[in-house]
Amino acid sequence: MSLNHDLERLFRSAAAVMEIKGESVFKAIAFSKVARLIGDSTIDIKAAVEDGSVGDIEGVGKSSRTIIEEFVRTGRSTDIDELMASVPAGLIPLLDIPGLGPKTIKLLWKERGITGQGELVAAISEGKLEGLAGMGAKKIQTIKEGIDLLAASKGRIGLADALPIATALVDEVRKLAGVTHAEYAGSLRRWRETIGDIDIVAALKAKGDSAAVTHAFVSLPMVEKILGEGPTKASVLVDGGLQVDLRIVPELNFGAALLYFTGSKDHNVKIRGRALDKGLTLNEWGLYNLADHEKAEKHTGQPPVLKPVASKTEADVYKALGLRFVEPELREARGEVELALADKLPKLITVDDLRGDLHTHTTASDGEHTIEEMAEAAKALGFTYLAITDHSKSQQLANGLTAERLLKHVAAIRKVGEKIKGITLLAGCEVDILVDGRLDFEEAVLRELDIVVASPHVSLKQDADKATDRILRAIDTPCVNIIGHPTGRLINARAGLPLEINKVIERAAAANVALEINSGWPRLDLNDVNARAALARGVKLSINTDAHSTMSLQRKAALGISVARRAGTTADEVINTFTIAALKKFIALKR
DNA sequence: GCCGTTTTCGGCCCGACTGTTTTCAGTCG
Repeated sequence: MSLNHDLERLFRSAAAVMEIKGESVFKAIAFSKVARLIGDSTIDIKAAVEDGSVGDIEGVGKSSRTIIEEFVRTGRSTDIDELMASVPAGLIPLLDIPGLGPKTIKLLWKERGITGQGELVAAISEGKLEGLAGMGAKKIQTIKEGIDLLAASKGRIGLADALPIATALVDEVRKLAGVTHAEYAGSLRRWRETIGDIDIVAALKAKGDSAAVTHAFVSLPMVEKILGEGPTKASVLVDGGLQVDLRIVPELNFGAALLYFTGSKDHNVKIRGRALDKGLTLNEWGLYNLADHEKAEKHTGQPPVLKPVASKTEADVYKALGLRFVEPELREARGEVELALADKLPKLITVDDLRGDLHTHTTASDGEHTIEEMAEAAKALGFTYLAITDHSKSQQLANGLTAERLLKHVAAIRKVGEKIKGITLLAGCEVDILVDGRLDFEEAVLRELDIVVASPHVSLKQDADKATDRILRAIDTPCVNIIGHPTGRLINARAGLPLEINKVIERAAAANVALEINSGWPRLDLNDVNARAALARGVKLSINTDAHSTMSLQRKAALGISVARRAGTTADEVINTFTIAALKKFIALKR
């Protein structure tokens, strides 16, 4: 999979250079698109090159095909090397500075010989930017602040960290005078695993004072810096560098605005293309007749003076476009618009579809609560079964169980299971997958268990061949039902095993082993792209909390569900939505 | 650079805000 990531980086850098060179923006967009579709998929690029099908990928034309083929063969691309050599490499990172774009970077380079951030900082302090066309004192100050902002910014922050902040802010916005409703939009509403900023859309009642709302918003106590404030739009920083954008629209236009700001950009482009096909135009105000919209009176910050075809709710807009409603999690231009058109969108799984959790811990290893406490908590959630899966002996730091302790623990789980009515307890274990793919226990021990989760915890920096063989061997081991957090990655912290995921998926399909979506933050492992590939091959998923306390069990697997929804998962593809009888049948396939 | 059930050429989504400007370019989402 690292070939895909290498190609993604290659095309992304090439797109950045094109922007700075000032070539047609559409060229840069085309390369960005290739970068995204390769990085966002498990397409086997090597195989596609070998069988000549790489040019069949939508968005890959003649140039991209040549680049990919040469890169796969030789590990480099003469076309891209040439392109990269035409612009100093130090200019590319400057694109990350807020307020500084490709045009200005080119100007700085051509007119002042600036080729990197160090030179830029020096040029500013020496006053060398003065006198440049379009470069006034404020613009220079903006660039200076942008550099500081980038240094202080949090980059992309985690979903789990952003959610409470966004929820609190939306609550505040809803309280402001004239606001009828507000929602967070953007990548957060699509439940991406990391987000760059928080977007909030608010609806204003008729005759409400929009400018007063933006002003009240930028005056909220949690706002640390105001980046911009207009009558309908404001941007601020909160929580030590997290950007929040607020957009205010009339109630009638709320749906169109929410759709627009939820994105993704690529999804929006697709549905706008759909609008144009139908003689309509779609913008953040609504869906309008194209010809009428061109003639209509328009004022900045206000909807065009024209009756929209649809605008009040997202559902209205999709319907008017002849599309089924697309859930936010699917709006990534990964084929959902085509499915919406053909009425073939999957009915996405929800948290309420889960009948149990198959990966939890107790005080027997490193959990905080006893078997009874976990079982009661699960029962209170309405679960009909719960698997207790404490760590195996290799996990010494986590107080992993020896075979002897495990067998006693199994007896204790069965005893509690008999005592507590209304929930079935499964006596299991999260067994370590050792470096070479052997498990921490012999088959005879595994046979004593009701369910086996096998997970990698150590040696997560193996090369792709070793790592893949390791997981394949675990999949083939008798009694193994679920591979827990298959890559071992931690978002923003650890890459995890560089698995050849397609091989893992093929083997899991053949062996009736489920792959886990571990719902614990920051794991979310498998990720959406890998889960999607697994479903395409008929592999079942298991979405678990990996709870180490009753509290983490109570959150259910909400984040894991969001990953599954982004992958297009339906309830019947997840084994812990099964009835206990169906689940036991699935488990028995491996015995 | 990519694409085509009106196209192999001519388009490619659209609007708000800022700053530097007297009507627009750059940036952002």
